[in-house]
Amino acid sequence: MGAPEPDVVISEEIRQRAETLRALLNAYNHRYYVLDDPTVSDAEYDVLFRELQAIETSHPSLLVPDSPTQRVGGAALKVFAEVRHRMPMQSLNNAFSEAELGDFDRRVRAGLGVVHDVDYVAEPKLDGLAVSLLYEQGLLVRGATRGDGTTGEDITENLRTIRRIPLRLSGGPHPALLEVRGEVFFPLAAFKKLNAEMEAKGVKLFVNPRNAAAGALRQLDPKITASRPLAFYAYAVGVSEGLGQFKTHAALLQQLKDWALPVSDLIEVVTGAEGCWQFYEAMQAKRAGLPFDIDGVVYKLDDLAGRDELGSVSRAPRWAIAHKFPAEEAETILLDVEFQIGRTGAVTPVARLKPVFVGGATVSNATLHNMDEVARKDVRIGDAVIVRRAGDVIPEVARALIDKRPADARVVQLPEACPVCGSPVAREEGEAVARCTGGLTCRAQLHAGLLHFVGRRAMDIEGFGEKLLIQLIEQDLVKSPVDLFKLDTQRLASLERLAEKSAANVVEAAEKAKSTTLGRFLFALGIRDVGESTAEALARHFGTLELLIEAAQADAPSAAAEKKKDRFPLLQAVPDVGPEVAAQLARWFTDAHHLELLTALRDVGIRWPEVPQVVIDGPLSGKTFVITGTLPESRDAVAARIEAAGGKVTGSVSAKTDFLVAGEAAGSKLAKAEKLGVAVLGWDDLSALLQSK
DNA sequence: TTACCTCGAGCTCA
DNA sequence: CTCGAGGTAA
Repeated sequence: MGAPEPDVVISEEIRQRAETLRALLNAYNHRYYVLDDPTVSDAEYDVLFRELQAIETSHPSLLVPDSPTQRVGGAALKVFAEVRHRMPMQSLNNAFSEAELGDFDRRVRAGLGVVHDVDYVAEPKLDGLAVSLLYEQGLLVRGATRGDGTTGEDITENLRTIRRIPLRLSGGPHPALLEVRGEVFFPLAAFKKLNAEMEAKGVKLFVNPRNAAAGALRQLDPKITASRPLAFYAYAVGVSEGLGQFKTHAALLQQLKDWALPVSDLIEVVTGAEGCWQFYEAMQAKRAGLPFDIDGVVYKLDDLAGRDELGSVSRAPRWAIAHKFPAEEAETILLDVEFQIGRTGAVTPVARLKPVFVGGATVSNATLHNMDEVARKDVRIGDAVIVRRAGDVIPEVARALIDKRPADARVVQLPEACPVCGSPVAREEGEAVARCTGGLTCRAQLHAGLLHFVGRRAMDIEGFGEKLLIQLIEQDLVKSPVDLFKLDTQRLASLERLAEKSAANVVEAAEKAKSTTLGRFLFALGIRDVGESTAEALARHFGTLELLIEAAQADAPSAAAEKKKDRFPLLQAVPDVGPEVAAQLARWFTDAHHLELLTALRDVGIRWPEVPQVVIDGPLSGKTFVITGTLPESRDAVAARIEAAGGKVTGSVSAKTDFLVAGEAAGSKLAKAEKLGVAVLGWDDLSALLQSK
């Protein structure tokens, strides 16, 4: 034991004062940032703030994490930690028209089996970033980005700097655990002010509030985030423990409000599709006058029991929908159409546009997908065209303004020869895509193929970026993926922007990547229709490359004769492999060039654990599992965990099933399991079982 | 598809 | 300081 704690010398008076100051400042904060109705002047606030700061500095033991002084940002981080969402943060399906809104409402009522109108909570859809806030016993303990819905980033320190986010919930009592979900956004006035300051300083401006908010949250140094006046609105609850029962979403939101969480006061309960539509129109009218950007509205079934009944479909709930405002449009000129050659040789027409600012970004490129699309829209080079960009992502050439068509507008023609390698371009009967027949001799295909090969989900070789690969191909240093492993430091160092250090790094990365897994390797090959999960399934099923090749070749000869469905029996035995994928595999593995490539890659030292570890005495050995419903991880990931522990995963529940793993919104499988008396496991039960030895 | 942040490394100029 | 690469978000 060391010296006596300094605490003992702090008088009760000081302790009291600190507590009073915290309570006062928190209350003022709430008035100011949440209710937008300040009760004291900035100067008065400042005086109290400094007093508290002074007390905390001289008596560090009085410093608590929810003190208002703790919003200024602590030490900078090195990286953001990963965070697993206990309950996935789903995305929403979109509706773009009154008809789609009607369809949604009909589906909801059909699902609930009611004919009368149901109530929805209608809310503006803020154009910001979705985040998750975790409160334990009312104290903010963690904040995270949505990420891919399953895994996000821990941005607690950055979120703590947002004044509207309470560090401690007010009122009480509080649930043991409460995950609040909402949107972080940049209020327009603050955004304009920030950009004015940036302009004065002569630094780059942010193009829109959303990006400014995203940028602020991505800062490793929370002090920078603290200097950006971000805002937040809560709109949902994720996981919770001890929250109590709520009948409606509206009641839940009211509770959040009572705990001092900011909830938009534009949110309304509306009735039926008609009520939704009115809300939509009203919001559209208000949109321009709002102090923040919105890109639509969201309707959620108000009745929480009804939500459970409806459940989810492929990572989006059936009980909610986002009704997007029409995509913003702008007129520009189609300068040219270039043809891009993809990894599989697909020839894709790409519109080169006169840059135009639309939907919060400058658009200069847009895919035209394929020639059918070009023909359907009848766009010609030189045309004035309408470009559309919905808040979400991909810009689109909507149509040509035929009235304005210049006399010299050129019809877009599919090139007969590949613009890069000159090989013939072929378009198969009934197919929308045309393909360059050059294979790996085509530099464009090689480039795209290599980029895929070195990708993080494939061979994961760091350092081979787009530009470096172009150089390597141009200089004939790399003609196939094999060559990536044969590069030497000296030769590399002679390239542009690549001196000794980088060259050595790249060589080392290639060396390290030689040790991989069969699944990654198969994915890296870029066989058509074989994505990450199919590659993994093939690896699991066959265990070795040799067995896969054997199966593919054995399946191939009979391909022409029988009915499609009966072809490729060995390949189709793999889960998720149907006739189409099997045909691609059979074709790929009978091509002599491909077999040579495989040999060469193995010769250069690429290896993986040959036989997948068949777990004989794992905790789940001999047990059969079926998975249903929405779990915190993808079905494949859960299956892999079970198999890694020796268990077997099958598709449907029978008397032979030992356990049913049931997630959110489990349906008929759950009913069947209950009928057959099969044990049902929740996610936590399964986790516990996996941990056990 | 675009915009943003971060990092390491290379280049440039004092 | 600038570039390329890698990552994230919508």
